[in-house]
Amino acid sequence: MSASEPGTAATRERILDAAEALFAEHGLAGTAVRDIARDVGLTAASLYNHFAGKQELYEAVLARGVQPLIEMMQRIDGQDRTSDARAALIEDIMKHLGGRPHLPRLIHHEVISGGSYLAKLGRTWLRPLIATGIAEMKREEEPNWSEEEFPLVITAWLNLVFGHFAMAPILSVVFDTDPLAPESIERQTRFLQKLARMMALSDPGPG
Amino acid sequence: MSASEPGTAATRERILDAAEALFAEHGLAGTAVRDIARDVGLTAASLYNHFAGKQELYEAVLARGVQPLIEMMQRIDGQDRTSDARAALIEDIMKHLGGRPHLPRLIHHEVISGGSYLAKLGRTWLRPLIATGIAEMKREEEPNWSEEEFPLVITAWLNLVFGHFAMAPILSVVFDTDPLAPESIERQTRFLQKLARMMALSDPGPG
DNA sequence: TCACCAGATGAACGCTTGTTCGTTTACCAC
DNA sequence: GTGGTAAACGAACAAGCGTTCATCTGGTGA
Repeated sequence: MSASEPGTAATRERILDAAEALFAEHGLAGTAVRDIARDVGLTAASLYNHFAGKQELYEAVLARGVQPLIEMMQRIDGQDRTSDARAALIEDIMKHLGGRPHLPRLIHHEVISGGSYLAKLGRTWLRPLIATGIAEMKREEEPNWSEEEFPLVITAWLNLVFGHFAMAPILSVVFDTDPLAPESIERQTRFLQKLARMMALSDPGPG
Repeated sequence: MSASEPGTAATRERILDAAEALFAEHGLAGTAVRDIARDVGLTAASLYNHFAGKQELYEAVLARGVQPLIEMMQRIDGQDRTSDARAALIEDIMKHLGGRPHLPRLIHHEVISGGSYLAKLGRTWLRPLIATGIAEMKREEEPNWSEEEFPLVITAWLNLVFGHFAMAPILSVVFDTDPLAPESIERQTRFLQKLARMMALSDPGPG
């Protein structure tokens, strides 16, 4: 419909959108190609004009979702060091995931299931992401953490950020509020920023 | 085989074991009843002598896995307050999950997918678990956290502990070590205990 | 020895799955 | 108009799914 889009590219994107939502909720095995097609307003057969198969569609969804996170994390590399660069990074990532709440659940599904795409996901996405984080820690002074602990710290942050979104379905059952609502995300962002200050500056105490 | 077991009860337990492993890896939809049966050394039809159906088997697996966690968390309630009670709790939970590494992935699958059992899981398991954690924080002095932040702190701990096991498949790709190996679990345990000291005692700094 | 019964079995069921195929439609260059 | 091409379609396929059922088996108590 849009004159700027070739039409077929727009359809492809709409397929990716619907597939992302369904794959995130039900996983690869739990999602039927027919259901994706119905959400787009197509027939299952039509999807095969845009993707070679279910597996290829799944990997395309993952690749599209993960790409911005890689770029976002790499952007911190050559950046000028301001005192609250980390707070800004946390806010950026939380804002981005807030706009694409399916993404963390999608990645969690793939990670937990150990799918065929997992090795590539580890190499192209998580490894550089963690490497960037560790490099960032090395650049700054870290009074509380030894260098062997850096990977544990970065991994912990990964779990904290992604966990908020991945756990959202059950957390909205336990609490009354929806963790994906803007005010919840903002509250979580401020909480994580406070935690970051603690981990960077505090006195770990005896022991 | 064992004289102490009625035989049928032992078979039931073996079915639960095999189902737990497969459900944790592939989720509910991704696991075939025939595959569970094959791992036990039975035919699919035989499973129906022990469980009414796939859904009932799945819920039985979840209930059996979650029960020890509830009891473990409740044990802290009436306990005498020693200074390092929290460190001991962290160690207990990490040790328990280390012995049952399927459990976190199993729960993650159910949580992410928002399955039919999720509401019950939230009510019977997560809600009391979080309530116990919040009550524990209220009992002690928390110089760094306001009472509205208590739920965020407890949820963060949930993500830190469970995330370590749930993310294990991809972390073993990124790093060389296996996160489920005893030494990795012990390292993570010490890291979390250190983090707990920080969060309980440190100076959050300005801002 | 016999009847009994829980539990294992192979065969079959109805249904859904991913995918393919031949055809039709809609659009664009000439 | 006419030809060509990309994309949507209904129908169909084989394979796999959860589940049922009649039958067989092996052990237990009378």
